[in-house]
Amino acid sequence: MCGTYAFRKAPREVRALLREHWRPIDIPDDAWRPSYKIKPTQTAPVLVGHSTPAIAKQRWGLLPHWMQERGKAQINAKAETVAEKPMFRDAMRKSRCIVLADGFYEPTGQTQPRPWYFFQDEGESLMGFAGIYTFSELNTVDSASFAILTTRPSKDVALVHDRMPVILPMDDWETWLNQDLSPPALEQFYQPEVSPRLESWPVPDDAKKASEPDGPNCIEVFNRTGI
DNA sequence: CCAGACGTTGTT
DNA sequence: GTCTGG
DNA sequence: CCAGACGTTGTT
DNA sequence: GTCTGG
Repeated sequence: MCGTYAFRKAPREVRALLREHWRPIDIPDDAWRPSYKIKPTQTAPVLVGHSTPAIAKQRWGLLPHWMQERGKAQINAKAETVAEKPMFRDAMRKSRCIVLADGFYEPTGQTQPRPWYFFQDEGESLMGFAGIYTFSELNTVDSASFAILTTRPSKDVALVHDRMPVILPMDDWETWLNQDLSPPALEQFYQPEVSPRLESWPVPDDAKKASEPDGPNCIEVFNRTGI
């Protein structure tokens, strides 16, 4: 994935959705600000916790506690190898999270600049990416950082790009967060064939370039103008 | 042993 | 922290 | 594919 | 002759 996703739902709305479709989570109204473009190094809300899930704010770009160079933080981890890689395996075993989103961007083609497409769930429901996280001394305030797992593209995405985030249907969130399960038990989630149907449309050029990520140019993306 | 890597995706 | 390559 | 190894020990 | 690493 191209390193940008969207989470434009407000805490109040998410609280209601979770209560209705998953389980009730305590979320303050000011837990986060909706954003049309969440990019690496930014802080974003994720679901963590086994018996009592909760919202945590974490930095996008995972850094193990033993790695000192912030520049080596990783925003993605390949699902095919995440359980073995030294950088990821501890987090994969014991620190999984669900990255809340409602869509993601993917670049396409070879010609520069590469156009983007936006993908979202057909049902417009809450999207959950499979994530892992670590704590690091380099992160003082929000001490945890996370990475999003990637996998082969589903049919919908394959036309545009060769990788996509691992998307977990809400029914699987509990399983993903269950620390008692080991990585082999989770491989079922990496199959793009079980990914939800996604709809997509081109991102207007000025929305892609918008420096103010929550300004009117980005909002166009969600109104599907500029197609 | 011990130094060096440890990762993925993109080039707005 | 742990593994690999030299 | 093809060059190069083909072996073990070691730290304080 | 056969295996491995690049």
